[in-house]
Amino acid sequence: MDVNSGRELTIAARLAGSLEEEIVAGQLSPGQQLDERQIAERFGVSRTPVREALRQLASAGLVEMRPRRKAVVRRLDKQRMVQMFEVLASLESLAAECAARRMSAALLAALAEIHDDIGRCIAEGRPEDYDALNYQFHRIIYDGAGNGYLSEQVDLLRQHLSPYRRWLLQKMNRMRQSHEEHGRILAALKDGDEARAADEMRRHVRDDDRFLDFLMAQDSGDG
Amino acid sequence: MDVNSGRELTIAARLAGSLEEEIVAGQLSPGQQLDERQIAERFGVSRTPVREALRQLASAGLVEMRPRRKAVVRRLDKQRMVQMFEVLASLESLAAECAARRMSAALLAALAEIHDDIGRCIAEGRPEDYDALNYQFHRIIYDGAGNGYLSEQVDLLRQHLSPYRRWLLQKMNRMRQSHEEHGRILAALKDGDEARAADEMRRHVRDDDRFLDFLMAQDSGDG
DNA sequence: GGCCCTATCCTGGTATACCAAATATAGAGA
DNA sequence: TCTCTATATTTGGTATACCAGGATAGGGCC
Repeated sequence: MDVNSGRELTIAARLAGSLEEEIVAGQLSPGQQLDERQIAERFGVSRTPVREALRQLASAGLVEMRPRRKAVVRRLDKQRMVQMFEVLASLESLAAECAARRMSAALLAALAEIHDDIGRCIAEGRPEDYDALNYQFHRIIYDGAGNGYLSEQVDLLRQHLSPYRRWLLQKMNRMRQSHEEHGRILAALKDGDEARAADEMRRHVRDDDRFLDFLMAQDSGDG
Repeated sequence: MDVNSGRELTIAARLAGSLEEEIVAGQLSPGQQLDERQIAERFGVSRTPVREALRQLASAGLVEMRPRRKAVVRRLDKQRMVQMFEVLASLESLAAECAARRMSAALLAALAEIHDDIGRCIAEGRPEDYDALNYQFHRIIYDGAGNGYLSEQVDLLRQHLSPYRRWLLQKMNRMRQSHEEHGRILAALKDGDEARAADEMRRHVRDDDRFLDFLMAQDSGDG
């Protein structure tokens, strides 16, 4: 899940990760202008990887770049997060719908196995494994959807959301409920019921959405 | 719609456009490796803008870049196109659903006006205006959805699909049918019927999808 | 004769220098 | 004093040179 875990090779990628963290953490406030030379100096590198990193962040939607203008940090308000979750829900729902139609028996079995693993993980109190398993569960559904493009996009979106998700899941330990929802999705997939699979998945992802709404109400006035 | 029309400023952006065209046109075959120096020489520029362009194309999903590896042209088979349309349909459907819930009366009126414009455009036989108007119709719905992220993503996706769309719409002149479908979407939005709006929109976009299926059957064996 | 190891080349990643556009600033004119 | 303009400075875009990692080919070993 961690994009920049250890096996980093290029400075640009590492920079992108660092800057993303800073933006998400709010150390770089929205609207702030990012000077390439300044960043380069701060990290002790040249401007070249900084540019690549900024380009990457721009494609991730974290900064905005216009020709001949400084890159500016985008408004990372929680509303935008909710919007991203809304899109994620739609895409995951599509994946579930497609998977219900096209998923192979082997993949379905693998999915059931992951589902059981998650159950064990919860029962044995190993919440640190949850994230990875949860990702695998969804990942298998993307694969089963037989739509490579969708898989990529949803992967990308999840990647962009991952910092928030971790924060979110840490805060409200909803693993049990999530597991139940997984169970319902799995059942729908087994039945090959496209509509129900899509609906359950949408609901499942949107639950996180509702948490965000809750959090927004909690400490609003960020964005 | 034309991303690179006239007001080009940076070489990198122009390069990205040219390379995208070549890839779409098949002059750069899928799987082909793109040597940065060679491309730079071919276009008479340095490697720097080539790198930026390649990065751009990578984020557009047209090429694949791995560290220390040459960028390779992605398999741009028609199946992938279908997959992109599938995702587009899902996103547009979400937009319509949100729009039915949140769209302002003013935007709805604007939408109706565009719809009429398209009707006139068809009646008076000005198919060259169709693309722009059609885009506006959908664009207003994105705006009405009140989800900036969704709007950006769907915009991006449409941009990536635009070459195919033009080719597609030129080939099979389905403007009339499309206009009727627009009418149904508009009606659903006016009624504030989320589910129907989403469904009509999904169907509408997926119609293009079906054309692609047809085309694929016609001259398969590309990807 | 085939497989593995190594050396060389090739290519992408990075650093630095230069150029041009955009903005800030200061001065002159109204 | 305000505004318009011209200039200076800032800063992103581009070019070039250098470095390091991966690929391939050749030779040595089994």
